[in-house]
Amino acid sequence: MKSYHHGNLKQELIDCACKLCERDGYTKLSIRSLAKESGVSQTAPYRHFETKETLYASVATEGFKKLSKACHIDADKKITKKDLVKIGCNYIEFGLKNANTYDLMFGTAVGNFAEYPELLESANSTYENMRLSFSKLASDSDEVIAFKCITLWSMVHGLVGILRKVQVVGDDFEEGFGPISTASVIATNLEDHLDKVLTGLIQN
Amino acid sequence: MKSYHHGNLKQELIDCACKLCERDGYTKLSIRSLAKESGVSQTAPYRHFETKETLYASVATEGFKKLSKACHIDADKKITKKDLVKIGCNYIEFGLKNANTYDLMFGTAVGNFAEYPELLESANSTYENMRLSFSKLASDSDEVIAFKCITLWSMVHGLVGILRKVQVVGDDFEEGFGPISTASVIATNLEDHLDKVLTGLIQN
DNA sequence: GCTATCATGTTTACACTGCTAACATTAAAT
DNA sequence: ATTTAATGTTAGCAGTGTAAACATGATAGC
Repeated sequence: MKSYHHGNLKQELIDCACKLCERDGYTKLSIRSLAKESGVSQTAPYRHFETKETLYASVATEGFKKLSKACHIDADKKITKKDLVKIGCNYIEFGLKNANTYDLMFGTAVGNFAEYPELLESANSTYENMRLSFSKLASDSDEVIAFKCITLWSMVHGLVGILRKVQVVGDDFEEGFGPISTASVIATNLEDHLDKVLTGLIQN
Repeated sequence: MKSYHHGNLKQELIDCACKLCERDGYTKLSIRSLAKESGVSQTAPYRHFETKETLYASVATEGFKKLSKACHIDADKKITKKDLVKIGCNYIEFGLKNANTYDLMFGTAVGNFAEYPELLESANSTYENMRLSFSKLASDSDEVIAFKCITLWSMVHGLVGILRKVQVVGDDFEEGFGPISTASVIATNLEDHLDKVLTGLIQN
């Protein structure tokens, strides 16, 4: 028999939302379907999420936690350029393998991160991780470190976006534009590529 | 007196959609409100756009045409690294000044470009423009040119995305994450920055 | 000029959405 | 034990994308 109170609804909704969001994209996610999935009335989720955007923010928060983990480097050992390349590769892999969640994290679905403290915290933490790695690579000023950090982030963020839009040639798949083999860019050149860009950036 | 047939509905809908999309973001755009705006019945737009995605595709097509124009370099004169930096800066300026349209062009609102020939054509044309510029910079193989092209595109695309999310410090505005002054990155360093990255990329 | 055709418009309707207000139940605090 | 606050339900509003059936009028062939 089912009790009137669910007991763990908020977490279940978040988990379910993460799953559905990644499977179908956040636009296909509805509060009502989510409620139905959890065997609860249409409006029950509103006891835990003020608006749909609040739910989005929760999913995005989970996303940043996962991204942060994927890009984490053991803090003790010395950081090398190779480590940063690895971070970049891991970032891109995350973005491509969790494309729908990534959209939610970096799109406009959640307007202002500052309105969602947990989201802001998890996003900042991801940034702080990368910043720390750069700070352990060379003794630069805070501005230079931030600059390098934004540059690497932009590079990998851009690659995630473009690689998803670029047309695949010599494959069943055809979508987007630009007659280049995504496979060849990713598999063959990605690491070299990041290395090259980073070399130009940190010049040593 | 108003005639039964509008006469120029399709173009008017597209123009109106472009305007509203850029003003409020494509998620706020509804076919019904668009129809009302043009003084026509709710379902009239369906005579010109099979689905809402088809309308999105039209708006995105216009966007790519504008982006292509913004990144165009006179084909006759010799291309230098400086020209490519300029292209990159213009690209970023477009992305930041037309942020909502840019979302539509590079987000997931339009799933498969191949389903919309005009969109595919305009996107490919934008790519082809940039490719041509690179081909006039050095005599590289097609693969190398494509590789460089994707790299620059990724870089500027990434910057558009990240600069929009990064938190502005020392300003009224606060949104996103990362304690860095967007203003300083953009205004002070953007050109230098692109130059540095391009130097690492084309190594000459 | 007359008529058939077809592009383009309207009306109506359905299923779905986010969200609010009023009410019900039960866990937790006094 | 009683009050209170958290968490659930029901009913309903306004808005959405889209399909089906029908209306109008521009145009092409006779």
